[in-house]
Amino acid sequence: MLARPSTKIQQPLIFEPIRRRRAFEEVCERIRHQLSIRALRPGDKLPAERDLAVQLGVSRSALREALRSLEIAGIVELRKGVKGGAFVRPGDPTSMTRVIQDLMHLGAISFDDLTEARLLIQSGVVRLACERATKADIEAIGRNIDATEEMTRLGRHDERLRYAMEFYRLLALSTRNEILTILVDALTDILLRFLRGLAGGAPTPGLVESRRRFFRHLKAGDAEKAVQEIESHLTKLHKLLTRSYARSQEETGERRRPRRARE
Amino acid sequence: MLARPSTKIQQPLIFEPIRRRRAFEEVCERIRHQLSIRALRPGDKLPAERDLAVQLGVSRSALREALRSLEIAGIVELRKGVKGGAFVRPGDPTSMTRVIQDLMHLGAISFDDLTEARLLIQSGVVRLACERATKADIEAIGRNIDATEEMTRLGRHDERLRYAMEFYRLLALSTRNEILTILVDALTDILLRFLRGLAGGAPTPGLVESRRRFFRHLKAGDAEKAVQEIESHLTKLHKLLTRSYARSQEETGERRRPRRARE
DNA sequence: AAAGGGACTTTGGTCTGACCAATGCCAAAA
DNA sequence: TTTTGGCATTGGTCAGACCAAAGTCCCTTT
Repeated sequence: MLARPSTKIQQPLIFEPIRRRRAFEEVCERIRHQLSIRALRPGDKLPAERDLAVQLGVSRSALREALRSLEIAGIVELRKGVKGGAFVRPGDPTSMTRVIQDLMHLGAISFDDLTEARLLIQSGVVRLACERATKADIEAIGRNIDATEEMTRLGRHDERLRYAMEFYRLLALSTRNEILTILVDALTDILLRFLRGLAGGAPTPGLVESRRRFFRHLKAGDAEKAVQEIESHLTKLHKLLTRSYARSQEETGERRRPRRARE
Repeated sequence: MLARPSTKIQQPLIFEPIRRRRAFEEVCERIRHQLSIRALRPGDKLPAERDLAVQLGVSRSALREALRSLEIAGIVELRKGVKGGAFVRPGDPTSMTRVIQDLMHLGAISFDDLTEARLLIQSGVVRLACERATKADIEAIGRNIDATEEMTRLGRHDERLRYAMEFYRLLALSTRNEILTILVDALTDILLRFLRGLAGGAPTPGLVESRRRFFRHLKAGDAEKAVQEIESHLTKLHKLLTRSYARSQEETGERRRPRRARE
């Protein structure tokens, strides 16, 4: 219309770009805020969907998308029926596992990265565990090693694997650090899936012997030797896994990506 | 009392309990499966909601709840308009941050746990960084320290804080390990929020001096001394934060929970 | 011819209203 | 007293409609 080309001139940024937040995002944030100020706590029950939708002034479907998001995030749990509803959960460690697993599927993190991070964290966990493990912790670990040996002897591979993984969890629990436990669990869980996916789950040779050596160091409180034993075992295991993983990826036409330097 | 407790007798489990999976769960799993077998890759576009709903034989709302879940998980990104749709993302590190943050809000992990885990991981990162940092990495870290000093001098606290946090990210990047980078980012991000929430963001005394010492060790490739310097600094910082955090929690009526032993 | 603007199409976002399915409660029936 | 079936509650799903953003295309204006 007008001859002035004013519309093309870059105006100084006086006005913030209005980003219309979606309704469900608003709802999620509202509920998360209630959590952060402790107005909502684990075990609490949110109003019924139909009521809450009215309270918040959104449709039930928008509210449902918000609740679904919170459910996936591990924040609430939805139960059907009378006495049902949306309950705040006490914290869901599996969401950590899911995040890491998704990142792997998307190719954002490599298998090497995963095993390296696991080695790093597990080493730190062992150091802490050597400091903090109680008598009960140590006994539990001892029993776990016995069970691993027994299952190895019996050739019950799946149960053997479960005990071998439980071992790392017991170590993590000894640190009395929840987030380390969750991280170790997540990383271990992902590796467990790979191990299960491999042919027969070839038992790592020398596992029980390594565990016994480790156990002696742990009981003696010798963190450095214990760490060394674990690192040596994990390095061996991860090398084994990397080879199998590379093979399985070749089948799906994926090439291994070398660690690339920053440009 | 019990004349014929026939119905109370535990019947042998002939029939598996039928657990009807919800429609959106089925959809999520279907899409995640496509990802895991690399049939879907980052950048790919899913069919339009209305089409996909028909293809999968579910209603649009059920499909939307699935897409919403995947969006929250950082797997897909939804864009409006023609040329819009659901696009597979290359991997979203922020979901890690969200998970940890949520776990903290739910009280599943304590502030102590977080700082301890951060210390542990950061130490490992420094070790790796000392091995792997390229000249460019080291230069970037040097520039970062200079900038931190400059901002401290100018009293621009918020920017100073940002540089101080970027420091850890640069270290993590030097490891060439994506998941470590993501973890460090997440933990640092959460701490950053706390720092911002604290009064004025009192600058940690001696920060730049510590950084300079660290930088010398890094350049010299002396991992042990570098780790020691970082650990010493982080320990000091975390003690400061813990005190402030305890104060802020008292205001909301939360009591600190001591590390409890296993019963 | 070039530029600008408006109509149209596609696609996600939201709303409404309905019905299904699981769950727990309670009263009626055995 | 115990069992059973109805009923209310609440999440899960469905169908259909309209809104809002984002490109595309074409016509009008310059």
